[in-house]
Amino acid sequence: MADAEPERNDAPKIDMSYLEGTIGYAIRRAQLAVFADIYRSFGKDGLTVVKFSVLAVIADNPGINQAMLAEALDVERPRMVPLLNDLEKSGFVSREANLHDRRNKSLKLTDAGRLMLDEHKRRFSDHEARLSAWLAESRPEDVLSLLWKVARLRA
Amino acid sequence: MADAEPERNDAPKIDMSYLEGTIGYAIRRAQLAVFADIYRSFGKDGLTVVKFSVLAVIADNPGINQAMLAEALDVERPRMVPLLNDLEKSGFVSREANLHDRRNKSLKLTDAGRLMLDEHKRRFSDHEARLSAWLAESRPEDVLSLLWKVARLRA
DNA sequence: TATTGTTATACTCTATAACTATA
DNA sequence: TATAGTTATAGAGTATAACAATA
Repeated sequence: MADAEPERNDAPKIDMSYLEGTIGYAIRRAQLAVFADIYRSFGKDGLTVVKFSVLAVIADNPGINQAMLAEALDVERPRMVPLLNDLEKSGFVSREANLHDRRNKSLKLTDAGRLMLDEHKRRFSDHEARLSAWLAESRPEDVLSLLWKVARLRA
Repeated sequence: MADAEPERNDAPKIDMSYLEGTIGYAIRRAQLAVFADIYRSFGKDGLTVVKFSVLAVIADNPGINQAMLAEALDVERPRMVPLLNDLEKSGFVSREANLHDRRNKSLKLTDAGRLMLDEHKRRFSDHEARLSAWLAESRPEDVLSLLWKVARLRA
C-alpha cells in the first residue's frame, strides 16, 4: 500500500530491496514505464520516440542542420544519418543544400511531416494526461517513492 | 536560473521548449545523467550497471535461477546467458546444477563476487551521496522541474 | 504439454574512427 | 586546419523464435 514498495503481487518472492532502494534503479524502471506508455499512445503504426523528437525539434527550428540537431537531442552525429534517411524516405523531412555553407544541409518538415507530428503530439498528450492523472491520484513527496509511482504506471 | 529551464549556456539557440516540457523527455535525460554519474563512481575498471544489478540480486537471493533473475530485473531470459557467462568467467558467480529440478541452475556469488559487489556498493553510495546533495541544494516541487534538476547533475 | 537454459537472428542504440567535401 | 555529413565498425541492448533436456 505504501508508495515506496514497488512489489508486484504476481511475482515470486525475490528480495529486490537493495536495488529498489536506489534512485538509479527506480529512475530506470520509471523511464521504461513512461516510454512503454508513450508507445501505447503512439500505437502500432506510430513513430519511434526518437523520430518523434526529431520531427518536433525540426518543426520549431526550421533550417537546422544535422549536427545542431544531434547536439540538441544528445545523440551522436552518425546516428542522425539513418534516422533522417528514414524520415526523408517516409516523406516527413526534407534535406536542402544550404547555399551559404554547402557543408550544411538545411532540415525542414514537409507537409506530411507536419501532419505526422501533429497527430503524434495529440497521441502524446493522451499519454501525458494518463500520467498526470496517475500522479495526481497520490503523489509521493520523496523522490524515490515518486519514481516508483511513475514506474507503476500501468505496470 | 529557474529550475524548469534546462538550458546549457554553451549550446546554440535551439528551441527545445516542446520536448523540454514533457515528462518523457525529462525522465530520459535524467536517467542518462544518473547512469553517467553511476559510471563516474564505478570508474574505468568497474562493472556495468546491469552486472552490478545481477550480483546484487544474487547476493540477496542465493540459489535463484536464471529465469527468476531475468524476471526480477525485467530483462529477457536469453539476455542472462552471456551476462552470466561473463560473470562466471570473471569468477564472480557460480552456476550449480539444481538436484531437485535439473532444468534449473542455482546461482550463487563466489567470494570474489561478494568482494566485487561490496566494492561497487561502496562506489555506488558515493554516487548516491552526490545525487542526494545535489537534490538537497534546492529540490523543485513539481515533477518536471525535479527531473530536470536530476538531469543537470554534473551536466 | 510446459519450463529452463540455450542458440540463433535481427534490429536498435551507442561510441569511435576516418573519409569527403567544403570552409 | 576545422567542420558537416557520411561510412564503417564494434559492442551493447532488445525482442523473438526455436531447440534440447527435463519436468
